[in-house]
Amino acid sequence: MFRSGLARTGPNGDRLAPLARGGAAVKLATFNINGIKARLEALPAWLDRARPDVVALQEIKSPDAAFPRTLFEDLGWQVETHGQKSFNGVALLSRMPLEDVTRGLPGDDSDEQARWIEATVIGEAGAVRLCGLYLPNGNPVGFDDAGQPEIGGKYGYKLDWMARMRARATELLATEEPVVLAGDYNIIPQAEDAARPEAWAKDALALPESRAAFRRLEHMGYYDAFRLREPGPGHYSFWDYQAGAWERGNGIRIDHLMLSPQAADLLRDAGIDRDARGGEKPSDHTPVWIDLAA
DNA sequence: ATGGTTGCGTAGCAA
Repeated sequence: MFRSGLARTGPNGDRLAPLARGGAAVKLATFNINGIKARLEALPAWLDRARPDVVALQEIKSPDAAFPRTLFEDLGWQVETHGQKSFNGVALLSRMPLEDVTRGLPGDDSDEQARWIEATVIGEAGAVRLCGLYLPNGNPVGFDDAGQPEIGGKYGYKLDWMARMRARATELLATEEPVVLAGDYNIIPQAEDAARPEAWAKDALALPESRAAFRRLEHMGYYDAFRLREPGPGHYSFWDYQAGAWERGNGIRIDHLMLSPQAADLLRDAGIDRDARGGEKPSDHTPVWIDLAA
């Protein structure tokens, strides 16, 4: 694949499309910041260090009116929020023009949780439809006498939400434009995406029904960008604040950028910004990023 | 097995 950092082949071994003008790549990232108020130092510091062009944020835990919009606008970012008081909330920060911004995941008008935002990123050599998502956690899960998860409550909401996401992902695939689905999926796709997979066996993040819903996205043609770059184990994007998970290396990979075939053809590189978890007053997640020719 | 921590908002839930 891209191990050398020099090979330019896509998922099917095809040569990739030409680079954007001047050889520049567009860096898109996803970052669950776990509260914008708590990250007013760490987030700008990471933006300055990592220099992404567009960032999908999750868990801003803020209504739109309380988001520190001007702080980021003064730093040169276009700010689009879809917030909610205390919980959830997603946003997009962009140095490139964003157009056709929409808020909320279609399919259930009664759903008041702020977990989905879309925009078209206007690049020099083309546009990308970017979806920023915060997929429901789904815990706690109840189990019946046969040991099967009870599909109701929070876990039912997670699976229903994933069915709605699949419907929207299907619509976007039909456009045949580059699409990036970036966010906190609250899904550990495979055993090698956890340091202690056995500890997650009955958790909503790793149950077979959760993984099957994630695989459906792959089977319809969305590629896990990080896995195109790095197939091996030991790469995580979340370490719990509790029980010294970070110090013990007890992480999981749950933040993902899924690429439509047209977006996968533009992929140059992908990675996890592990260092962000070790700084001063960090989020419990760390950013995941891709470089696209776009 | 249990408890361990952080954020929001100022109690107790969510993760």
